[in-house]
Amino acid sequence: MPSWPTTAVEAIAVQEKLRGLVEVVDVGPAPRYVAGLDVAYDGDRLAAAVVVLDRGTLREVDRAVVRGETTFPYVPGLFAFREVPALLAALERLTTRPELLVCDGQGLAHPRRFGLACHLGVLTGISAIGAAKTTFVGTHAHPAPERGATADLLDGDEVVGAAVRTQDAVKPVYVSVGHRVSLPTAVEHVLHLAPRYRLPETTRVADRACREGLQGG
DNA sequence: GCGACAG
DNA sequence: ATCTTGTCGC
Repeated sequence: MPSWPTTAVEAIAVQEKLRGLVEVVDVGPAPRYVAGLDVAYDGDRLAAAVVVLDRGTLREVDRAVVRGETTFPYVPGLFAFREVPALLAALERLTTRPELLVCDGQGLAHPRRFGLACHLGVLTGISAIGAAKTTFVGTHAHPAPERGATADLLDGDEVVGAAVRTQDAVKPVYVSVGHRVSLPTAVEHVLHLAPRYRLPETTRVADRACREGLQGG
């Protein structure tokens, strides 16, 4: 974590500097190992978890949970600075190297087009996508009620992501490009990873893992 | 100026 | 994120 920003001004400067490194096209073959990342909090204590699932079976093959303390407050637009340090530490402790990071938050659907998924992708060089429960920037038409339906997430006239219906009649999940993946591919991944519930299995398993890590460990 | 604002 | 039980519905 060399020269990690401390202030909002510094953090924004980092985003402006790294945003140009984001790659919005598909790179590499279809991933086999996909990771889910999430962080849970209890005051200033936190637990970050990265779980790795086999994309074919959706079975967990590896996981790493690290505990620590917050070093940056939650500021809309600077969310990554709060979670990235702990998530990178967890990623380093994995035995299996994931080929896709499914992040709990936005990728390009961010005010400066550099959300958590872009940040983690650029720093690790691993393909990444954002799968958020709510929008941050952008508006969209209502996708059809059937699973698989999508609607462009538009910020002005720019498509920054997609509202994806992962199950019939459930609220959409907001998908956006993080790094080295195209938007259509990102949407395919999320649909594949959510065969039964609204959220991708990667997110569900990671959410449980970090909550457990907050208590036990 | 005022409200909204990923997790 | 987190505070928080039961309850309505498929």
